[in-house]
Amino acid sequence: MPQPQPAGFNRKSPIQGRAKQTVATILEATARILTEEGSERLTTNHLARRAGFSIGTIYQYFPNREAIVLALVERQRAEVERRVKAVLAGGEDAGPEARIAQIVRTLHQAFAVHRAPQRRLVQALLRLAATQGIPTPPDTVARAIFTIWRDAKGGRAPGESDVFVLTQSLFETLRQATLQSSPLLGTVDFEEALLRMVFGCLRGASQS
Amino acid sequence: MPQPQPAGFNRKSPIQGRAKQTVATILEATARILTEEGSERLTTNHLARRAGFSIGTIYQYFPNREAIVLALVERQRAEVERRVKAVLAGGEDAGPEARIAQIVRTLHQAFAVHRAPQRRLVQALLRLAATQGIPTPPDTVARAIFTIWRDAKGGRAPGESDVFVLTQSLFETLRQATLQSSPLLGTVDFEEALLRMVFGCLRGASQS
Amino acid sequence: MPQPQPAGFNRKSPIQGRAKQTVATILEATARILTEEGSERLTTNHLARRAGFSIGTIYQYFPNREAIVLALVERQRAEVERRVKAVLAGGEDAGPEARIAQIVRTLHQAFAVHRAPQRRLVQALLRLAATQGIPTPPDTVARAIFTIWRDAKGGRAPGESDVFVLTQSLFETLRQATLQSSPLLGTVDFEEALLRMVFGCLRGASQS
Amino acid sequence: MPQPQPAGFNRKSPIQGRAKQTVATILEATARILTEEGSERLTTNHLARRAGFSIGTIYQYFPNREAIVLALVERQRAEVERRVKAVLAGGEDAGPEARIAQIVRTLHQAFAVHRAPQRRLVQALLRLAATQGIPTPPDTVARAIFTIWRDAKGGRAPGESDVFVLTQSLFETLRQATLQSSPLLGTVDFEEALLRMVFGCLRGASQS
DNA sequence: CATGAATGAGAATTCATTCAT
DNA sequence: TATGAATGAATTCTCATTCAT
Repeated sequence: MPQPQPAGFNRKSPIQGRAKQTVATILEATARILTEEGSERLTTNHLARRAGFSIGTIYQYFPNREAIVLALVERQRAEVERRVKAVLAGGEDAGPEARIAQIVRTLHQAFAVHRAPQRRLVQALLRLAATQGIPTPPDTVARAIFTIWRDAKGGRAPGESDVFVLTQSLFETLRQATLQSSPLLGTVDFEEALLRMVFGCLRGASQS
Repeated sequence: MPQPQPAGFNRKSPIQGRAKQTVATILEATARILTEEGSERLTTNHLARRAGFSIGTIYQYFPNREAIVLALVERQRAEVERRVKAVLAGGEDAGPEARIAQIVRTLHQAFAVHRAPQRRLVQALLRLAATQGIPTPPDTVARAIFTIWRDAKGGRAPGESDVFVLTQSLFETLRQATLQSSPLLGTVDFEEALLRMVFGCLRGASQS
Repeated sequence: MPQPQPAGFNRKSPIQGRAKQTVATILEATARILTEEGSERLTTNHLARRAGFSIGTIYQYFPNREAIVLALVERQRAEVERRVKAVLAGGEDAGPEARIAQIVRTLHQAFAVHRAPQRRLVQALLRLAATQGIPTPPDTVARAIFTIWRDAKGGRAPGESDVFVLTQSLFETLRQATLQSSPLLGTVDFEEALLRMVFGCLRGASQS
Repeated sequence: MPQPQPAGFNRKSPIQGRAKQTVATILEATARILTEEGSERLTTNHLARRAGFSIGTIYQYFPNREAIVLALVERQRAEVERRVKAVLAGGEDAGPEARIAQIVRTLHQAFAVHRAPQRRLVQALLRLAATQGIPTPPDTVARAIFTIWRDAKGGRAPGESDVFVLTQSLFETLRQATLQSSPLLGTVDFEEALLRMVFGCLRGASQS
């Protein structure tokens, strides 16, 4: 972010860089409020103050309040997606059960955040997501799981309903455990129960 | 307050009767707004107008806005509970699979409301429930299912995690299908997928 | 308050008796609320509930809310007046200083209520009196004091201003001490300081 | 924020200036309402309208309605304090009686406002002060009077009670005279009676 | 680009009082 | 007389958003 520059040279890039930095600062402040003060204190004015900008600046980067929350949710979602993809990519040589177990473990860990602040953030986002028009979890994970299973075990292709049920059962159970701050979250027991449910869906779907 | 009474005497105390009628009218108006106009129009003033009472009357019967929604949710919840109980009570002679299938079907039907207005109401209530401090679905249904299964098949007792996963997978999948107005809702396919998930949980839990 | 009476005889009296009882109950409930819950909870509806009557009944006996408070203030004022009169009547043979000291002591004791509930009531009434159009303390006490002094010591008659200053200095100092829950209230020190002030007014007035 | 500045530079930061101006306008409007319409018309909406701002602006500068009144009371109180301090500072060479008389005269004049509007404002503020948690008059004035007296006449130090009684007798008598719109207020007679009361307190306190 | 003063529709809630029964 | 359901004007305060500087 150099101030004095060769005149007329590449003026855009540093500015874009600053913009990116500003957006990041705003999102960070949003996360901090959600974490430390609760979603009802997430007003645009308060956010501006905590971010160290004026409200006007906030509106320079986001069209409205909702967009800010959406951006934060998206950031979180992308992080989970990234992790799952990493698992899908790696470990091609492991057995199907092991790979599926790994996927479930990854998701579990993404939700089972233990440090209180981070956890409160995830909770707040999940709660806001319910109110606003926030995209549902993608069925890519469920589809990937079905694919791994079929590639190894064969059986018929899963129907729409199978994918839907698996996606929702997996994500929503984790979501609810998080929202309720369930003590089960993070335990081996819980993960195993989840896994049994997943395998139940798989076996059922391919047999019937 | 005995139910069967000498004819011609079957009249509630007029005062209590009026009050009960008023409460019913208020709840009906609430449902109508949620159904026809959306939850963001559910303001106390607007509700009063649509109910045909003054705002003061609303507050004579409910301590605050939230309580009204809560009452409506409770009404709905009680209805589902009633239906599930009926299933649990009857059909003692059918096989375990049949009985469990019946329970799942009942739940499915409770969520798969087809008449648009009623459906919008259920959606609105589910969405409001997420915001407000509304009780999570009871695990009684999941426990009942496990009991039916074990009574017939034996196996180890389900753990906390098993119950939690089954409860959430079942209710949340239905909840999400409803919220998303999924076209799967109400189809045989969907019900079967649900059922496979349930049996997967049961088999997994009793074996491992 | 006899219930069964010779038929057709003096029907008014028992009814008046009941009315008096009702009014008393209402005032008592008012005092209780002021004492136990604070003046901001003194709403007509709440008062009715605590008095065990319906609001309608309250309005049968008082034209409006203000009148209830006024009646209570009046009751309290009458009590103080009664006590001062008793002092003025008795002790004719004591010296003027002693008699005046007795009057001041009586007033002091009337305000220096030590039992918390009673004290809160006096405070609440004083505060309400400030808001509503409630009569100021009568100057009869000040006049009586001046008379006692002149009868013994001679000097010129007190002017309007002298009476006003003495009345206000005396009552308002006590009022403020009560409102502020001053620890001085009730002490010998405080009473002596008050007395010095009173004698200062008297000496000054008769000399100049 | 230096007071004397190079001419032509004596301008507050435009931003602070606007804010200060707005606050002043709001307080002025508050005073105008209290003066012309009475305290029961001092609602936030009405105030906003009369101030020529939107209601939101009012709340940008004051956290709630009470704070507005408080600010006005404070302004008034500061003015009286300023005047009394000026008297205390000046006239060091005059005799103690003369200086005390000057203090009493200053207070008297502060309360004896003759122009009707200003007077109604003082009344309204005094009345509101009784309702809200507004600070009682400071005992600095009474202490100063005692000090002047003792420096000249000697005698024992005044006790807590002496200070309290003098403070309250002085301020509350003036307050009541103002609230009751007493015709005595502003007369020589009244001031003399006040002065006699004050000297009575002084003499009594130092002797006994 | 940044600022932040100003906006104002609209939300929830209160409570003295009335009046049909 | 007594009741208490119903009234509804009025109040305080919030907060997303705009726009002149």
